[in-house]
Amino acid sequence: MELTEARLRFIEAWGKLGSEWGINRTMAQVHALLLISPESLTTEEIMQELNISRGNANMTLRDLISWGLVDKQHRPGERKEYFFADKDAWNIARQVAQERKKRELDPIIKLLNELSEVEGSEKEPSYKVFKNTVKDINKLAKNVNKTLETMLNAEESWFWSSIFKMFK
Amino acid sequence: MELTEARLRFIEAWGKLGSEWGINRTMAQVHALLLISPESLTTEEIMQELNISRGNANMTLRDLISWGLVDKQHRPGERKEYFFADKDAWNIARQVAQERKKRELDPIIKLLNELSEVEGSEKEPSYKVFKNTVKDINKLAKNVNKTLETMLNAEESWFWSSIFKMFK
DNA sequence: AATTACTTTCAGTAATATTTGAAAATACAA
DNA sequence: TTGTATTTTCAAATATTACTGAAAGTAATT
Repeated sequence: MELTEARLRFIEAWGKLGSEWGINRTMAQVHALLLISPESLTTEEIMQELNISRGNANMTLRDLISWGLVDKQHRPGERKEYFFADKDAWNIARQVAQERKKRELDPIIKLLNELSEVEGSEKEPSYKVFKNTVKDINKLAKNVNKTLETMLNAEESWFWSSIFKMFK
Repeated sequence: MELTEARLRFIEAWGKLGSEWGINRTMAQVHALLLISPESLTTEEIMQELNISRGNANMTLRDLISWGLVDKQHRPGERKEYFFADKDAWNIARQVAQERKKRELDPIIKLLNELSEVEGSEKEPSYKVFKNTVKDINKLAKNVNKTLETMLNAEESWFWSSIFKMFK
């Protein structure tokens, strides 16, 4: 396959994957483009490459920065901003995990804790089922949480070698 | 908190969580409702409880069944179908992981393998960066894949106790 | 203080995803 | 085979989300 085609396919696939996981397609595509660009790019270049508007490019880049996936650069003597992405897959995974944990897992655990305190009688089946289900999900969520926390602090090599040892 | 309120909050939160992860809100809500219902429910009851149309309820239930999260029951002498969900959080997690792996991870790994074969010269920076990025993501994807496969076969207790040992 | 080079915002529009509801299909019972 | 209960389908309606483009904002330069 040619590089040009491969790049397009990569961008498309990354965009699709993003949208399947609740990340908007364009945002994932901009990220993909930066991931495979040797040099940092201007808003202008991103707009052209992906056929998106200035407003969209701007907002998307801002989002990517808030996710910690993209940074901007100033070049001396130039006024415009250049954007680039960390290309290390492990860092990307960690960053995404960290943000999603903060935005989604933490709030859900908080709620589950509250819901565990629900009042009612052990005689009511709907009470018993509710309590059990919530307790069980809560336990799982806390396990996931702990695992993520470890992963966030871990070095890639250490993390995967432990995984391998355990699953060999 | 009262049971009635707690149930509503749980359904709402589960729906929101689903939609943040690319699962449609109604589908997650129907699942939530079944998770906290001691008895299996009819389409009719689900429609009422969640204020959704017959068509929507029907399609959503079908989807949940295809995800392996819900099953139907026949009751002797009755014509209509009753739906219920497996309430074991570990099974749910496994089931979701399994489906997403099949639908999303497997295809992406296939593509990454193809993209690794891209032709070009080591002198071109854009070729080098592309190859490296793809290779790196591919490695990560394969690690995730292997971990998931193990998890899919694992018993909950075994899985988490290994995790604990390793992360203690 | 005016010009230039950019970035940001956001109301309006477009695109996508979800839901409805009624008709068609199915399946059981008499 | 006809009637009745139930499920399924899907075109159209609605809701949600994403995108555009032009105007307003910012900040460096002359």
